[in-house]
Amino acid sequence: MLNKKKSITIKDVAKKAGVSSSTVSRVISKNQKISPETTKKVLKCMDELGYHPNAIARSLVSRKAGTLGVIMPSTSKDALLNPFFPEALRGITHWASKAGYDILLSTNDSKNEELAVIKKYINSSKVDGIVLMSSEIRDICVEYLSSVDFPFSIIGSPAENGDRINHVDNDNYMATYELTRYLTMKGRKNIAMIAGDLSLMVTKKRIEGYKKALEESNLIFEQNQVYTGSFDEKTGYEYASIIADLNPIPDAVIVTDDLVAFAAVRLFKQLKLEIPKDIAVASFNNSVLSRYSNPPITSVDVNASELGEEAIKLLVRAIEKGERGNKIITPHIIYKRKSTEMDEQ
Amino acid sequence: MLNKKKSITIKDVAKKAGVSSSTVSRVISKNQKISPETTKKVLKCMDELGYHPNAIARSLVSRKAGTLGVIMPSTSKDALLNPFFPEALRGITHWASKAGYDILLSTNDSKNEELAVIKKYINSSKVDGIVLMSSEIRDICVEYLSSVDFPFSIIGSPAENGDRINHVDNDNYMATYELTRYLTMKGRKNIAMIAGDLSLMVTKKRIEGYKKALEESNLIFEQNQVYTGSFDEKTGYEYASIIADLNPIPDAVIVTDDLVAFAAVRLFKQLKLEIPKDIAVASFNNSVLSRYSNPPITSVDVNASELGEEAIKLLVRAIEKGERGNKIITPHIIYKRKSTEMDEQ
DNA sequence: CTGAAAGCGCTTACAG
DNA sequence: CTGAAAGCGCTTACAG
Repeated sequence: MLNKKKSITIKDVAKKAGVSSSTVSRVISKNQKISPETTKKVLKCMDELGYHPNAIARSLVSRKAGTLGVIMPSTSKDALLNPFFPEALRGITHWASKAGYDILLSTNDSKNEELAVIKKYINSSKVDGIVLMSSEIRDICVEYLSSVDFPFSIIGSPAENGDRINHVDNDNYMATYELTRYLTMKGRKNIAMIAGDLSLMVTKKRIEGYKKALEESNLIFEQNQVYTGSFDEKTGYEYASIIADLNPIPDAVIVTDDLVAFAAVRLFKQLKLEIPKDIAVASFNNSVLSRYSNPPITSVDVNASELGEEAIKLLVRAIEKGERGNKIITPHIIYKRKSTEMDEQ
Repeated sequence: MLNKKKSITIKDVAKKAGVSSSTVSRVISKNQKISPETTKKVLKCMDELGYHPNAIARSLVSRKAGTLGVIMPSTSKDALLNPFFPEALRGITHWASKAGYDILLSTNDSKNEELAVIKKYINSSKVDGIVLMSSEIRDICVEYLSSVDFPFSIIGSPAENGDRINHVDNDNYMATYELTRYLTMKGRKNIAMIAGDLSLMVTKKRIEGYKKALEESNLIFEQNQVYTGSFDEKTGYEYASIIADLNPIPDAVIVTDDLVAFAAVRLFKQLKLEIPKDIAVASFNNSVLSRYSNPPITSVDVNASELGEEAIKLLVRAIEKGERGNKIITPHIIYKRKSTEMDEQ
């Protein structure tokens, strides 16, 4: 169709500076000795011509795309409610840019779509590595990437056999252990949990931490006090309703997502339950919802942007040094708020 | 460092199929007549060899990157609170993928950083076009892109002289007009507004619509009833406090952001103001906050994902057909909720 | 420190 | 319908 205007190339610069294009190339990549005078002259010509290296041509010969693929999860509708994904994305783009990479972003509606995108990215040589923003315990994308040994890192944890997988995660076991212990210390004895999708490692770990804490407090872990299954706004709300119908009603509930916790708080209040007096509520993600709830909700900040940054650091090492199996645990913070704290209010 | 394994190229396919690489190339691009037998044979060989075209090499010769740059605004910290950006991003990636483009995403901390990224993207030939997710009335990025006539589109509206600028936006004037009229119909006579950052076109348009509606209702537009200036969580909250301190207290307030509206509602309730009896509250974005507030807040849904989709459609036409100055207005929906509706509750 | 040459993996007139 | 050749804009041994 419309032809792009002819661009100024390394050749134009070379001609103007009276040197070879090899020399210009070496000035650009600055990884070889070029005399100061030549360098200066070439730089001047580049500037005068308004020359900029063509990244595409560079990629072709260097076999480096200079680009990292980021795969937003099939569940990314959550992104609309949950600051996790945008925040992680900020960490990702921020550090990628520092490391000299651009970010190719894809959002997807299913795991199969994710896999298709990953294959496309790899096969077309458009990316040097891939970040998975979420992974299931048995994840076809992880399996594929492992099988072709393409550099990747995941935010979250792989299954037990994932020794060679670069990943960054919170200590979800410990975070939930601490949160549960904190509630038992506050005298709670009947703690329910809305734990989310069992196909996710995070769910498994959080349940384990919860269980361990109960045991240490000599409380009984009851499987039917733990509500699992993929949930959205609606089903999460339903779980909360079920809990409110229990007899006896639990005196605390740990929720894996702020939004559901927020909904639960509203529900409990409608039923004239007092929070935290009758039932304490604690959750994860520390989003604006937890802060603005009435009462404000105790919540675990998972530090999504740091997770994003670290995922990129790992990925860059995987690409540039071939490292595999690196694991980083980022710290979490429990923000204690009135939904779990009785006070002189 | 570690050398990528030699990839299978068009040559390998050609050799195996006993044809020239030109022929293989034509089979790939399928824009020229190749005999069915040859096509079939080539396709078979590609499949057997596991061949995939190298997008980088293609880009180099076709001078098309196959990639669109998306510039997240300097204010993208809002993204963490506001579903607008993630939702728009979904629309963007979704449609870009349909149109055969990938998305290069950048998040930025300032307008200057945005401009630097834009220049980098263009100069390095990494993108074929650019979407600006927000623009100020006098925007250095818009000015630059216009001056070099690089294909771009913006979500939002350009200044009055932006005839040649592709953009997609809601009718913010009309939306606010309708919202204000709706409040006056409900008998509100003293309507304040927290309008946001005056450097944004959206702010200007919304104030105009608000003003027009007041005038049509024979109410007086008072400049000091309109609170402007860039605001975050905190300053928004402060504006709300100021409004609560007014004498007489306005009987309605229109807020340009759900989060602030949400905070305002809490504040008013603390001051024992009844909503909507004493003061009605209406806002924009229709986020989860507006739905979950108590009472739920009337809010204008701007349909961010459609804005994103349309921005890409415009951009693709700008790239492929050289079109400029296209303008699309996407519909908004006012969700009327209890924060403005007295009822038999 | 610098240059000539080959090549990265494709596409596209040109010629038949 | 198909092929040989040139070229997209770079980098990188190789040789000096």
